[in-house]
Amino acid sequence: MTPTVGPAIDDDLWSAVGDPTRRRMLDLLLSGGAGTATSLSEQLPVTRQAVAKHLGVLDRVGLVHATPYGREKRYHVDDEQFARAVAQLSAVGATWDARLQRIKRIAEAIERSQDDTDNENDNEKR
Amino acid sequence: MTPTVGPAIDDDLWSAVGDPTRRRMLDLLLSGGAGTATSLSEQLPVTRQAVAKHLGVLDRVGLVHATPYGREKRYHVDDEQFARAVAQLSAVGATWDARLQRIKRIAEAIERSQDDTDNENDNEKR
DNA sequence: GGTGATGTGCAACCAAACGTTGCACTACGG
DNA sequence: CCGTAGTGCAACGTTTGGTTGCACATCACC
Repeated sequence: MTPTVGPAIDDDLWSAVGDPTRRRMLDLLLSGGAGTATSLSEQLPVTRQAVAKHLGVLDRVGLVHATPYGREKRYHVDDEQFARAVAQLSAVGATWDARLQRIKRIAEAIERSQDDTDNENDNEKR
Repeated sequence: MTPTVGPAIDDDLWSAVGDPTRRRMLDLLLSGGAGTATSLSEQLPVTRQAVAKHLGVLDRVGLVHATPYGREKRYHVDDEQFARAVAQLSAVGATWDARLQRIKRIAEAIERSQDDTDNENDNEKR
């Protein structure tokens, strides 16, 4: 019992992707191909240090990794790990969607069979 | 320009769903149909007050709403808003997935055309 | 109708995370 | 060699997830 969500979601990946700034950073890295803390901070409403911290987080969960390049450090997305994150995203989305569909069907069925909206006999409160 | 992510994601919905506890709460509400702060806290590793706060957050973004029922307050998922959240989830997932595919194709093409890995002429640094 | 149990709400407090400013350090360029 | 552009570290403030403690409302039973 208790099937909860099934696909055993990875909380680290989720929280990494849950932050809006990190989401935008991933977006920039994906469209730009690569970027440094400074180059990313120029396209974001936060300072370079904030970006650097976020890059650290993303690096720790393996979503990006860096290659030193002269005096700068270029980050780029790790395709494999990123694909896994996207997969988990859509997995949860699919699960929830399925659950919604089922609930809607049940609701329709109930609504069709009986139509009493509120009171009359209510002693099922636990 | 700057196509970023396109579907204009709703940061509030995202952060609501980004928290693992809230995600599990939504999951419980979906499978159980409804629940109070106390009933949810019994199935979660956090206290009732934490659950109550999360319910407040979810309520403020419209993902759940409550109906007083005697001395208890039963929360249930708002189907419409929840469907919107799921839609945004899969939208971002789809966008990222598409971008990954394109990058992979480009990478393959580059790898095929030229094979020099690093230096020789590099003055495109901005 | 009291009295205890159950359920909720509010306030104070703690810890972690996001963001800032400031400064030190390294590498490139004249 | 000296200035500049890029990074790293540390201190600090604010928000957020979580806790404990207590006050208040409601049901249940005698």
